[in-house]
Amino acid sequence: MLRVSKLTDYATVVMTVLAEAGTDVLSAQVLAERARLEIPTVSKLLKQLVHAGLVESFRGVNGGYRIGRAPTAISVAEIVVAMEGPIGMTECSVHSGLCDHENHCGVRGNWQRINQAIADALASVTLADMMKPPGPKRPIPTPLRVALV
Amino acid sequence: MLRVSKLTDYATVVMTVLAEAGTDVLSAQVLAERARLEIPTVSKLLKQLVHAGLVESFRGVNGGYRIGRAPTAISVAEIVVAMEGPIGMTECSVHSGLCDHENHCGVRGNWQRINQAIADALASVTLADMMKPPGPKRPIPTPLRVALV
DNA sequence: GCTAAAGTGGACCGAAATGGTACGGTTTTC
DNA sequence: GAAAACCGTACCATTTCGGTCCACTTTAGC
Ligand code: FES
Ligand code: FES
Repeated sequence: MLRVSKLTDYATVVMTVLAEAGTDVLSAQVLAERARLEIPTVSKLLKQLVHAGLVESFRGVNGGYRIGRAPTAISVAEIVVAMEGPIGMTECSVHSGLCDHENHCGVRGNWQRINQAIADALASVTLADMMKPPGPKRPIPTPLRVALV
Repeated sequence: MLRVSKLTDYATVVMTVLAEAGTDVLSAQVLAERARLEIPTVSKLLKQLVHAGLVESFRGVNGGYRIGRAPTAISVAEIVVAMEGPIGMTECSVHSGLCDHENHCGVRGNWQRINQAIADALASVTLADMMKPPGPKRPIPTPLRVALV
């Protein structure tokens, strides 16, 4: 269905909660409460976010998690990459040598272009944007097309 | 990894082969040969493409498949939708009522905006574009960002 | 009509990803 | 030293994905 995993979705939710807390350190527990998620789940995705450097962790009593950067400096693309690895729409296009048909495949290059465009789209939305309520719908300007073909 | 399935990738390959053949009717076998794929696989995805109306099928001896529309009138988005169903980046955002947290979830609306932007990106690339060799890389114009936030 | 070529629908299966959970270990504060 | 909290890893049930197969129907041509 061309989707990100549910974990990734949850990760954005948790990140917004963390962003709202500013520089406060929140434990996995209160994070779970505020995000309305299970603790083990939150815990799991937090680990990945820490690993990616988007979140800082503190151990011991009164430990917890704190956002690693300003919400305006974190893009949705980074969260997606942290959770799912590199963005690539097709198996083949991410690394060469995997697909037998690579040589006679006319579409590989074009998929790579599409990948890039989508990655850029994701990269252009910041965590701060995700915190705001969705604004009034504005039509997508068509210069995007120019970028792809 | 935020990707379309391999079947979808193959579908674009088969579609380009079909597009190159113009109005000729090609059997699943020759389609498989030209696309360098297995017959059952080609057969399977052809079924879905027929169902979606992107390809016409003819039964009986000398039957086969023919492209349903001009390559300029078929978008990558249509192929993706034919193979994987509606484009929705998050499970939650496609249909309401599935997710328990929907009420207190601040990011739902924003994900829907992102979905739309990506769908538009996919819709703006035609099958004809996929047939052409990837052109010189041009930078993606940033008006895209304006469309998202 | 009969037969062979070709598509149609559905079932099936093994492998992998997803999601959720659990547990033992380590770090830090009090 | 005890409790709070994170860390790593492993485990499991379920679903999805990629791929294959087969029994059936349709059509062209002899
Ligand atoms: S490179 Fe694998 S199908 Fe095109
Ligand atoms: S609606 Fe399901 S997590 Fe936001």
